Amino acid sequence: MRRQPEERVLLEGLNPAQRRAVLHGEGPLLIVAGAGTGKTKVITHRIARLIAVKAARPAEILAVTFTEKAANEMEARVDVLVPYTSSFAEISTFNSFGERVLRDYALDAGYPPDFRLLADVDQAIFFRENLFRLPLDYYRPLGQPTRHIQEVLEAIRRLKQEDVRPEDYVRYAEELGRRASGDPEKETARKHLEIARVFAAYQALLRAEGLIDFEDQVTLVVDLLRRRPAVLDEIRRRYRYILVDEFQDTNFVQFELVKMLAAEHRNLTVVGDDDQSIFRFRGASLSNILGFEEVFPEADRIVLTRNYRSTQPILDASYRLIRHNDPNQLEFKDRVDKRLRAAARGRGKSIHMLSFDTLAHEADAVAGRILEIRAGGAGWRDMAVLVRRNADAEPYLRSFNMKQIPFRFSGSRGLYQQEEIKVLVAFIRAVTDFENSRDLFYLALSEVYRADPYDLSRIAGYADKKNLSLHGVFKSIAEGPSPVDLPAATTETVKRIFADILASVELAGTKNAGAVVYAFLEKSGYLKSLVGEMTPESEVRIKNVRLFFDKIQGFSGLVENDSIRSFARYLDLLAEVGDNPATSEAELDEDAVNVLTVHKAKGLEFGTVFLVGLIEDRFPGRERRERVPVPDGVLKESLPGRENFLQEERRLFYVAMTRARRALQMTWARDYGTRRFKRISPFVLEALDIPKMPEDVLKASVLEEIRRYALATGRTATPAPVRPAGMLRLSFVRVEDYLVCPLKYKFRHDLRVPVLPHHAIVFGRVLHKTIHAYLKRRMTGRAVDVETVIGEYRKNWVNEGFLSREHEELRKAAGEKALRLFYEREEESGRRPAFLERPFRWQERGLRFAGRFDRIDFEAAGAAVIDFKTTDASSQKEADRAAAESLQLDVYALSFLKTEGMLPYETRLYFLESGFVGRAAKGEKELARAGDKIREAADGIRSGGFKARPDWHSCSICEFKTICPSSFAY
DNA sequence: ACCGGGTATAGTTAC
DNA sequence: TATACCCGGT
Repeated sequence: MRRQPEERVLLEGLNPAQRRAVLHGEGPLLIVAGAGTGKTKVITHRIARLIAVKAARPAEILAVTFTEKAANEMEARVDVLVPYTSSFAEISTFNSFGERVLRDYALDAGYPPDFRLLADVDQAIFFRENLFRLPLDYYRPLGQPTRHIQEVLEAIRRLKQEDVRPEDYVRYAEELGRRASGDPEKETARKHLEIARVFAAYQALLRAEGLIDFEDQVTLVVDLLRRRPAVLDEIRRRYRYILVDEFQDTNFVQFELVKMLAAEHRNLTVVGDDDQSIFRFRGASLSNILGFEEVFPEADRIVLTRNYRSTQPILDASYRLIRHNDPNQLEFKDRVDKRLRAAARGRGKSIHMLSFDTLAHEADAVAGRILEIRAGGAGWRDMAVLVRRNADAEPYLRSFNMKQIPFRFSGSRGLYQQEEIKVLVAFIRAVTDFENSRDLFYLALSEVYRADPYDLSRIAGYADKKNLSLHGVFKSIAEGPSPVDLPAATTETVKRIFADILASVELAGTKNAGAVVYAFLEKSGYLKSLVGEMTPESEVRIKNVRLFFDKIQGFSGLVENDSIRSFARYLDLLAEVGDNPATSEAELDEDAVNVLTVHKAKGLEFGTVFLVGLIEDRFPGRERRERVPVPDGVLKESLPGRENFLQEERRLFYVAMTRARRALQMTWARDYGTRRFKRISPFVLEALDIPKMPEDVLKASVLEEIRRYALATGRTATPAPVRPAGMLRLSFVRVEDYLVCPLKYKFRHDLRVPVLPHHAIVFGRVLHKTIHAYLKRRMTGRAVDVETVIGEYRKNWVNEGFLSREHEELRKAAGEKALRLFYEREEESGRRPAFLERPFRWQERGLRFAGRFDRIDFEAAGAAVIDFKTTDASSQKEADRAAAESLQLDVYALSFLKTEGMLPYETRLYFLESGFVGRAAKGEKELARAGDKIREAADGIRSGGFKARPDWHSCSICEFKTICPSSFAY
């Protein structure tokens, strides 16, 4: 018979433990497979053998993996082993398996059979679109309604992964509310109840629209099987053998599913390594593998320890490291010996630890070592640089560039920051919204049209003065005669831009978004110029454009109206929910050094691995607590506590080390350009068993330092400002903008790049206006009743920039409430303002400073300078702190002194919505601070230093982020 | 041991 | 802005 030889063939080349795993018959089996021990080989051979000995027909085998990639690889390898068959084992990911079941039994699950999947970013957009239909309150502040979307979704995701239903959570939160004593507890209970109800409402909305999200692909199946015993029975009988790969990465609800499927025949094989569990942030539940033998007490256990990848010293060091995770390891808990044994003997020293003085030196040294290893005959692709975070890679990439080392960096975001994409986005906005002058401005300045910056800012200035849109002025110029005196070349450029926009608008009448964007690429000549360059860089840029078109295509498939106007709105939503897909990667088969995060490196191996940036604060990284905490009380397992964060980081380090075959180079430096010196990662000390940080570091020679300076390539400086000589005019806003970022100052005050109205600013203006009108009348002694104030407020209302009708109504009502509160207090106080909107102005050494005090009161103790705020403060303490730290109040106090000849005895911030009044006295210290800041801004502006000062936070809230070449954010 | 002020830094990612 | 750390004070 053919059966026997086949089985023998399948066992060839397997070590005894592997062989036992493959030969295991019925019943549960836990295979603990350390790094590089031939895990995939065991699974595939086991599947093939089950088929070969006719223990099961192929279709009766279900193998589950995590990634599409892993599933494909496994399938291919099984196909090699079982070449002749007409039925196939089901090898798929948890999600695609769930999706399949759900499609087959959609009606039983209460969904239409053609339900649609909301993939990642579309889920957030769905939530955003329904923001005002969901019972949100605390998590939807009216000043920034979208602020908490991601965290709320994150909480919902986690709840689903932990098999918590909305009803359970609502019940829990209500109980919590009943038991709460004291305000903090009540507050907590209220927040939980809000999340619970939002969760329920979100789920109901999804169902009503026939939509599911990623988590639903599993949770809905679990629900279905619980509610329909007949369906459960049918599926149970369909799969007689179940195998789960990367078991340590499964989440709670996935294991629930597996348990249900295997409950009767118990032919369940799980393969994993608790020491390589590094995906807790996406729900992985380590207790699944640690507790497997409690759920399946009769399970056999096989431990694979023969390692076919690394040298023994590398394995020993990794082992030394990971033992620090006791007692949360199988090894400790169940006395499993997982010490890995190298199958091959390595030669030479395989672990190096290198300490440097500076980060730049470290990066250069890594590049240098790579060149040496290359010279020794190694291929580029056999080397890898592993980083903890994508952002850490930059210095190394720069060194590679300088030394001309080919590399492949697979970052995972940043498409929208690419120049070529920003141009397209600006074009789409300029075509779909003629009021959007900011993007038209950017488009004109971009490499597509290269309009003269000086002329352009004059045009923008003219538009600003005449209260016209930039588009309107472009139109006048194009149709002639130009209202602004311009050189012929600039006039031509403006004409060209205007003609391109007109053509696109016309095309948009009949064609969809993709067609319009493509026509622009062609007509403007931009595509041609990109293609014409024929450099590796331009190739990547073209690929990025291609990725953007994929985005357009995905959008077209999602909606009925795929016009460019509709796409422009979709783009806004994408930006709002923080979508930022990966940029294009170089070809996979390219011979280049790999630069990647440790997470991405899981499952891969390289001859030489550089583990870089090994400093405290980075590896281990910092723990970030959950923004919306899921309470232990609703969970069916207890989530690991604080110390587990460090353990997961240690496992990550373990994964990183065990990627290396022959050589592992661990590097760090003391000086990362921050104020304080860095310390070496404690993991390095644990792995190498060194008691304390090495004192000696390799120092770069002075000559090298100088050379590096010379070679340093910063961002291209913006062109020198065109500034008429004479008096420099400043205001508080100008000073503040300059100090936040000089380039922002330049955009707003120098180039006068126009911006769109923002609802928070619109709202603030209306409230200010109403209050001033009311106070003005009070000041003159006339009585005003509250309804008159409110009537005025409604009359003043401006509908601009709001997210939706509901948002506008809610904000309007909140403003009304604030006004009533303010009115009441004001009438009660009996005080009358001495001045309202009082302008001030002072000069000093070529500087003219001007502004306006919202309100000044004269009280017994002296003058109080008051500013009204429509942002909110949550407590008296916070309000006082804001007043004390307010640079604006410092500047006002200084200005008051200069113009009135005395110090105000107090400065105040009136937070209108909550009614808190922050108070602060300003003295020498504050005045000096104000003076310094004004001087700093003035000096900077005079010297023409408009170099961007990008930082994470200010970029994310900057109106120019979408057009700024230096922005960190999108 | 706990506090408050000053300071440094800003997450990993697949289905 | 939000957070957590360090450090010095009590």
